Amino acid sequence: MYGRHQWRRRFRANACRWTAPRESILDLLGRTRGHLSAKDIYLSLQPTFPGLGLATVYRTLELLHRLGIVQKVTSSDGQGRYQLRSVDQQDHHHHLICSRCGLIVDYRDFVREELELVKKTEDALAKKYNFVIQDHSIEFLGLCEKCR
Amino acid sequence: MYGRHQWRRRFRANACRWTAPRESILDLLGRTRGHLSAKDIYLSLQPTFPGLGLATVYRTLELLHRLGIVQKVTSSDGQGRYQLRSVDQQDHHHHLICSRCGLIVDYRDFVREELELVKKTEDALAKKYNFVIQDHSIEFLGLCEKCR
DNA sequence: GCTATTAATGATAACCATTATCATTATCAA
DNA sequence: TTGATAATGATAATGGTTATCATTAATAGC
Ligand SMILES: [Mn+2]
Ligand SMILES: [Mn+2]
Ligand SMILES: [Zn+2]
Ligand SMILES: [Zn+2]
Repeated sequence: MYGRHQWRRRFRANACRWTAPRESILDLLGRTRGHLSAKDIYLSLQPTFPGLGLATVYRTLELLHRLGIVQKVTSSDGQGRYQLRSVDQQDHHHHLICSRCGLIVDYRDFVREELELVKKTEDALAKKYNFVIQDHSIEFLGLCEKCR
Repeated sequence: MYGRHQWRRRFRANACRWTAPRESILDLLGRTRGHLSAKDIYLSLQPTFPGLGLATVYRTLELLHRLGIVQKVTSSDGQGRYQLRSVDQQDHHHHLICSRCGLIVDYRDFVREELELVKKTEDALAKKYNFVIQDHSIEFLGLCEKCR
């Protein structure tokens, strides 16, 4: 992944300051596989960073999302969950979500085919509807093993 | 679309009663093109159905969603928005969403190709991850004409 | 290294969509 | 017609997110 220096440079380039809360949140996201809510992050960092405020977690996540560093998924319970976007394209993935318990599974099967179609669709839609397309979301909803 | 009799039969089949609030909400959804929030519906029906409660709107929308009659989109502001699912398959569509103003555009271009891939992916994912897949969501996020 | 500027923070209150509660009403099978 | 109970409406409660504001800390310029 990225190191402190690279993050710092990236923040600098966007006129954003490199601060302790931002570093610790990025660090946590970097060593977590799943999708974390603001509260997850707040609670996880409590022991090592007792002073951290929940509002700062929200602000940081919104910033990271705006910079495209983090991917946001609105989980079925309406809660936002965040995951660091991998640097390499190969890691691009889509989601399989359990509508009962909210489990989010990252899948990478067929993503290549999906992305080909996405690219084609994106171009056509941008032209037809006069949109600047920034991102896409492909999700399958269902019941996981435990919930069915 | 459906008529009262058919809705009534469908409700009956699911052990649900056919009531005035449900009829009026279905009626409104039936003659609306866009994606309505609970409050939109509540306010729209206020003149012709002053007694209607907001909680009932939520309950009805959840029921309609559970029965697959209505499609739910979680808009960028975190608010749920609902649209009647068309009876004929031909009308199946996906969404183009403005991340600034929340505009939702239904698009039907490429949906056939998308659905072919969706079907293939669905089968493989169901097997691999042991999911029962109920639905899918394909969205493109960007900036609309006005917001860019 | 200082210092001034001002972005960022943390505590807290406010917001607001959604859900829970509960007494009352209306549906519908028998 | 009637009894069982699903559904409703008013309202309170919930809970995630955002706004406010005084304080702190990061950065650029000297
Ligand atoms: Mn993911
Ligand atoms: Mn739609
Ligand atoms: Zn589950
Ligand atoms: Zn817009």
